[in-house]
Amino acid sequence: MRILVIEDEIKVANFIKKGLEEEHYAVDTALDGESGLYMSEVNDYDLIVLDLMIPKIPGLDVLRRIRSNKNKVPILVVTAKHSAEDIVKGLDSGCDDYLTKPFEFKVFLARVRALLRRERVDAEPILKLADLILSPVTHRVTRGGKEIELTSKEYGLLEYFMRNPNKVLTRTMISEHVWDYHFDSMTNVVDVYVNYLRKKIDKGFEPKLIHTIRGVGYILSPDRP
Amino acid sequence: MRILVIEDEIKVANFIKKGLEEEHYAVDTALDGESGLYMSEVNDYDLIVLDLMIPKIPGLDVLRRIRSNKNKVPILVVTAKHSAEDIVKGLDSGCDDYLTKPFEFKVFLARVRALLRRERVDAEPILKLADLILSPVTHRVTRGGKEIELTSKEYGLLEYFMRNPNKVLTRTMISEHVWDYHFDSMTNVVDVYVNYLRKKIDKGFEPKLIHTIRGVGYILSPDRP
DNA sequence: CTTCTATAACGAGAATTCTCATCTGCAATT
DNA sequence: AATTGCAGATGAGAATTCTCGTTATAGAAG
Repeated sequence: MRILVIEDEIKVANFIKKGLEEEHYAVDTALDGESGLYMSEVNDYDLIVLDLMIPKIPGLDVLRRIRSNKNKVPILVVTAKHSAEDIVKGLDSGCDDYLTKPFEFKVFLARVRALLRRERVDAEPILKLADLILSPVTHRVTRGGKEIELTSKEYGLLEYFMRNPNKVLTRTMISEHVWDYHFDSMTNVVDVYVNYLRKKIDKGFEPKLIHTIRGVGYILSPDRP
Repeated sequence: MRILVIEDEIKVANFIKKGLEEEHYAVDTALDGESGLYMSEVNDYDLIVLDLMIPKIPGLDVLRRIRSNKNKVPILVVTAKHSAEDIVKGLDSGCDDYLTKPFEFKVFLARVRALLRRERVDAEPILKLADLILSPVTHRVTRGGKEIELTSKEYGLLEYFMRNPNKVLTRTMISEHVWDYHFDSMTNVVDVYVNYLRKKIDKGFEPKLIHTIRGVGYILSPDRP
């Protein structure tokens, strides 16, 4: 597995390189955006680790230009910036995961492994419906610009809805996707979670997005009577 | 998708056939073990639904004989028998899932879909280590013949251990397999669950099976100082 | 052998997930 | 329009999962 690390702080770059090499990855480093971009073009990497704060070409531009080359290599963004704005821009520009510095090396390694293993998600990294926005990478959700906190099951349910908008989803379909297959449909957990979700994403907002189709299931749609 | 239903009660057989056909499966029915076995040999099914209480050749024998033909078709056993013994025998004989009658049709359908989708598990359906036995299909665990109740995370952790016996597993390996990849290893959940598991499968039993490898992780092994 | 330090075990309580019983309201029928 | 039966909504509480702070212990160093 070949990995490119684009990072200007030499200490950090070497630390990452050394750590990855101990795990038997072949690692190249680039100390600025220009050389990083160049290396990404001439070599075929399995993963690129990209710092956003780098000289010559800013990280986000490197990201965009790698993607505009139709290069689908997984990119793990590493950034000291905590602001949601930068992260969202990163996601919009096509990074696959991100980590804010400082990070524990084992957390970093876990993400690297995950990205190398993960089947490429060619879909756009942001899902939108009306003013509801969901980012599958960060599991972050906003409606009308307001951040909405969801638990992990609630998130899973919403993501499934967002991936199938304007389509009626039966309880069976939902339970098979959001829960696992041994799921026992005797209970009404799905209803309960739809209820939880409604309280968080529809209550206090217009239009309502989750609608009940009596006798069939539920639908996520902005234009419904 | 072609499905064979081996079931002697004509009413039940027709009910299942009709229901599956509504879902666009092609369904054949056999009313006894002999014809069922014969049909399984001459045709190539994607799934077999097998009642255990059938005339001519008992269900369990049909199951064993299908398997002894090296036929790996998924088999969903349907049985009125509630006794653990029959179910365990069924699993030992190579069925992939089972349902006890009476069942809700939608539950049945969910299982059918799951089996048709599932990648074939060629491994033996029972995992053993010393007197600890785990059945991945039913998620049932016993030690020294005594049934042990595990929650789903505890079960997941134990299954991972049982699939990798006598091998040191790091916390990272565990968290990536038992939890999902966005898992944040800042916390000690893994330790906590190992602790829960020890209380259930080691406390009051000898030898101890879960051992700590200081600085590395944990190992499941019957012979350790 | 004793002390020290890093690592693991554990307890307690918070948050999430799930179950179940009851309530509400739609829509079919009279 | 009123009745009724049933699907869905909801509240309450149980079970599970997770977090975090404290205590215990192994192994290294003195």
